[in-house]
Amino acid sequence: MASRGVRHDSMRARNLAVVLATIHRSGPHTRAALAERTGLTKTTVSSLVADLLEAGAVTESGAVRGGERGRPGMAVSLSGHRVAALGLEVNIDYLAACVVDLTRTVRLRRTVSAGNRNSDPALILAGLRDLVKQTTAEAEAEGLRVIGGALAVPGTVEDGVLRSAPHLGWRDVRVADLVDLPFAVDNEANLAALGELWFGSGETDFLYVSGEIGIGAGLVVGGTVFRGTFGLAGELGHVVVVPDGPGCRCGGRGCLEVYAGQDALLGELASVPELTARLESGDREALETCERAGHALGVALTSAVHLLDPGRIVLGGIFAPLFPWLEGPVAGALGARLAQMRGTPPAVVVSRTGADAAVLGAAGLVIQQVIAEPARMLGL
Amino acid sequence: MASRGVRHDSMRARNLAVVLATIHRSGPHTRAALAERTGLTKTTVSSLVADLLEAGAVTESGAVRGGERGRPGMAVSLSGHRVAALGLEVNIDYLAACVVDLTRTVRLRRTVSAGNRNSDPALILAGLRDLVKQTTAEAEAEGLRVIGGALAVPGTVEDGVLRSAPHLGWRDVRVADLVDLPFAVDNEANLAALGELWFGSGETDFLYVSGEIGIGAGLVVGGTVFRGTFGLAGELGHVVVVPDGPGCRCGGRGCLEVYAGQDALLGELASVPELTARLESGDREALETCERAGHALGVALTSAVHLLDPGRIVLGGIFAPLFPWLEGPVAGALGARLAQMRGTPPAVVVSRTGADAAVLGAAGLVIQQVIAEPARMLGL
DNA sequence: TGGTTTTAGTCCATAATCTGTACATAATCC
DNA sequence: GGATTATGTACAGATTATGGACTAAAACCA
Repeated sequence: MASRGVRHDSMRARNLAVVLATIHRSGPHTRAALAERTGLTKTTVSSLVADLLEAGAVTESGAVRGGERGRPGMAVSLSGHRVAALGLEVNIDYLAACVVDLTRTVRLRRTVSAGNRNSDPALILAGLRDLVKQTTAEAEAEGLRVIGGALAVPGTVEDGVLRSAPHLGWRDVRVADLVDLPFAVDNEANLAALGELWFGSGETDFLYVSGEIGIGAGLVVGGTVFRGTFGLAGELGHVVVVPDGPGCRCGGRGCLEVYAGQDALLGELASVPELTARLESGDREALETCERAGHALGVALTSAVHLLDPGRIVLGGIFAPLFPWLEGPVAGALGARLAQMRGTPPAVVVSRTGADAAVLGAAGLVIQQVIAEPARMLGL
Repeated sequence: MASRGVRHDSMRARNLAVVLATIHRSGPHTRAALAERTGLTKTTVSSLVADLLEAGAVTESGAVRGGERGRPGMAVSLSGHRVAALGLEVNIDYLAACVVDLTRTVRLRRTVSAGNRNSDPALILAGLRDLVKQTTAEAEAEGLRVIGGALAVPGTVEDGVLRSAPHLGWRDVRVADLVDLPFAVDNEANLAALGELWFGSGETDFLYVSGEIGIGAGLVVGGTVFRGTFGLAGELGHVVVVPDGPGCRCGGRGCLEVYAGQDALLGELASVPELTARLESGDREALETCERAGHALGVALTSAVHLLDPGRIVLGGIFAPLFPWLEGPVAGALGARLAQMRGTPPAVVVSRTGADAAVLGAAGLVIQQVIAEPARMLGL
């Protein structure tokens, strides 16, 4: 809400963000080019860049000639050597951490296997805190300053409190003050969507569908995650596919999860690789299960497209390895139901980020904050 | 996108908006109270208020004593006497216009019956232009300056172009330059949602469900309408209720509209009042139809709640008079399917704005712009 | 009644930040 | 080597907010 008045320092904060965002979006620029792009004067840009240089957000990366004549400019680009963000993830069977610098280069990556199903939150969080200490120490040894972190959890989050993570068996766990860094917590699907935004195909408008034990989705519109009123938006797994279908653990009937959740897909199989192996060998039952799941996913996504209006649909998590078998039924269902109202329905594509999407997205969230508010995040 | 740098005038523009929004949200304030609320100094507030007074956005509305002692302050409140907004609506069987002042008082209201089904856009737009001329002339005779307008249409809109309005039989009609005023066009459901926001219960988070021949929905989160990537979000009418149900005019099967659209509800009856009369007299068939429609609506809304996470659900349009018969089945379906995941599902309430929601919301959109950007809209 | 206290609103010198012009710098062109 | 062109900095000027002093108008108190 428009509530507090702004002073001179807000103007400068905004302009720092504008300059940094321009470099971030469109690559290295000379000060002169930045002045042109932003509409600010060369004088102002010089002064802003000086601040960003000092804060370690950008570096001068060599001379460039714009036209054929004239003095060459000095390119200013994002610095990968000073500022970094910490991404974290708690999931059913592992803890993960990563450190990413401002250039979106993954500098460090750690995973610890752990049986977190129905575990004691305090214990797991202690393990996570150790992982953080270890990871930040390593990052600092490389000269990086970790200026913030974010944590992805497989459950619903409100104001830094994990409300409910059914598969972990956690309820109302306060995780925001895990470490003494600026710190955020968010749903695994939302952060995986950010992962796709920052480390994926470069699109800024899509619905990321995260197939795990549950099915979540994160909507990105114009590079921003849509969270709904209470941060609970995107629960694709419980969209109704068949109103009087089989009961779901959520208390409803015929939810998507019943048809396309990991348990439904695997049946008696132990793992996704086992399923893909069967699919590759042409196993009839496996193919039919996938066909059925794909069709249900297509029906649920039809509702999602009508309600959310996504730019495209990105299938991630366990749907990524199964994409070759899901693509047909999903696109088929969407095409049949959307063609007349939308011309071409949204494209259905596979995620490039793989299983890392959520941790990477957590780090991406922090980087996004730095780009959006460099003055606050870097203490300028 | 953060793209253009900001100068001193942006700072002032922002502070004008902050002051105006504070008065708008929380009623009349003295300059001193505004300074306290906004964090600006009394000096700055005085200067900003002087500009807003001159532009006709606010008036001094009498002395007020804050505490018990001290000089009484002069209350500054929104002015209803100078600036006004024009709301317009094209619908199947009428054209409507209204003029609303900054205090949200409806100053003028005109409706013209017309058979617009499968009509010639140029003809209808000419009629609308006449209505605009007449209405603005009347408003100006009352001393009001109409500073902008917006038009609600029963169809999809992209960048000021009406892409498709199936019930009017219109496709790709350019309406943004209907008159020489700052002018916006938007979907009927989105603007009806704004109508509920500005002239309804005062809630800032809800999903407005607009029952008409088609069924649309407008999601408001934190006082802002969510439009999706292409402005097509909220198409509740084609959310899938039964995947292999009866065919819908959209090409899909088992869409909500098939079960709860106006045609499905009325059957062979001629009008909604006729239906309510039958319902009141306990007509078995009518009651069953309503029960069925309510249940389908509840199923579709379950999916909508999971995906959009609305604060509450407001039933409007033809669902408003039918609310007594719909409430039970809708709330029942939502309760059964959402209780376990959400504790209490969103409340289902009836709209107070009635059939006027969309025109009023169109005017509300303009007022929203004035509050958000007084400098631009009022030429400060 | 008149002085004191308290709160509202204005005046004016000061500070922060951006703009615009002038200028130093560094390259190519001829 | 001088002309031309483009980059980046320096400095005066413009805009807008701040902060303390000041005026205004009320209640409180003796």
